[in-house]
Amino acid sequence: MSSQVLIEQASAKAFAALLRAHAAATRALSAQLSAGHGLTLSDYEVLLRLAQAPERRMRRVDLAEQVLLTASGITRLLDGLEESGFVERAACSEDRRVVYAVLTEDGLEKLRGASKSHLSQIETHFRTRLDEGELENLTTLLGRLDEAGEEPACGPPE
Amino acid sequence: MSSQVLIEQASAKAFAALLRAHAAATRALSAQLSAGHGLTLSDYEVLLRLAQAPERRMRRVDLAEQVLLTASGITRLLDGLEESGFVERAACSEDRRVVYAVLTEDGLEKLRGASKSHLSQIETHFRTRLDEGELENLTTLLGRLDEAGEEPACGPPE
DNA sequence: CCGCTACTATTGACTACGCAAGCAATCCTA
DNA sequence: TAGGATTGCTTGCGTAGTCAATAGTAGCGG
Repeated sequence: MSSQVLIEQASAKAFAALLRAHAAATRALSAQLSAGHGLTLSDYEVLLRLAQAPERRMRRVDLAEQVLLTASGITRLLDGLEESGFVERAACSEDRRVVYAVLTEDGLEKLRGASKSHLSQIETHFRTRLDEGELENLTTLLGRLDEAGEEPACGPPE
Repeated sequence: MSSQVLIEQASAKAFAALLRAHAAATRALSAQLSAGHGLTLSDYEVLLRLAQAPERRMRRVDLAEQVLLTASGITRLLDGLEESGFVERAACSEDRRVVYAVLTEDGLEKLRGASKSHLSQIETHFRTRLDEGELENLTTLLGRLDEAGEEPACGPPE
């Protein structure tokens, strides 16, 4: 064969599979989440992280990192959640640059309601396609894929 | 434990891992692709599909399905690629509704150039994190996740 | 043949981001 | 303790993509 663009590297296949699986999962789940509760997947993630954080509050930067958004993304997302009354802003006494995002009681309520159906949707989506062992296996393999993988910190210059 | 929102279902973990792995991979790869060749991941996918299609042409609907976009998404994406001269439109003689997207010689050239570095980036991203067996394993597991999984088409009513 | 439904493609309005620039507060170095 | 660098956050602008509405075409069933 003429070695054209008919690439069939195992890694390219894996990447393609990753794209498709991601699209399938997020479409199904975000459609349900938005139809049923008017929340984005990212909205949900943010509420969840806040709920799990001590005092239900977090710095915006940290939140951004955890939910895979940029700083500006978080600002805008929180704008929406603030408008809906699910989170509030709170100043930090030790560092006046930081503005905490704090989950309100309403926000927690919202999260509880949404998580009920969301979790079961997730369960359905994955469980009907994979069994317990496969699930764990998948999770660890995927976990490897977002390790830094690059430079050994500030390694010695040889 | 008070069974609050501290969900730790295996499926939810898998989903989280999927989101992160996807974000990590697409960020790295699309950054490189766009910096190096001014192409989106979707652009690349489209060029690739066209290159592999018979006569290097496809109906827009089919293209949309393959690259996981909606019909309108494809229209706009192709607008861009047409402007750059990488694809052309061609009418279909049997069905005047359809407009083929045809890969031009320039487009093929572009794809060749881009795929060189893109593929090696993919290789790097995945290979440094997983070995051959894991890669295949991952691919099949992910593959299961985008199977329809729902209604058996229009199956016989029992 | 006529009208009905189904399909392909495009368009307008909108959303969810990202990037780069900016501002204020803090930290660091000397 | 002044100067510059860094950090946290926001804002303006651009882009990729969606959904809903529209129009042209195709292929029915009567």
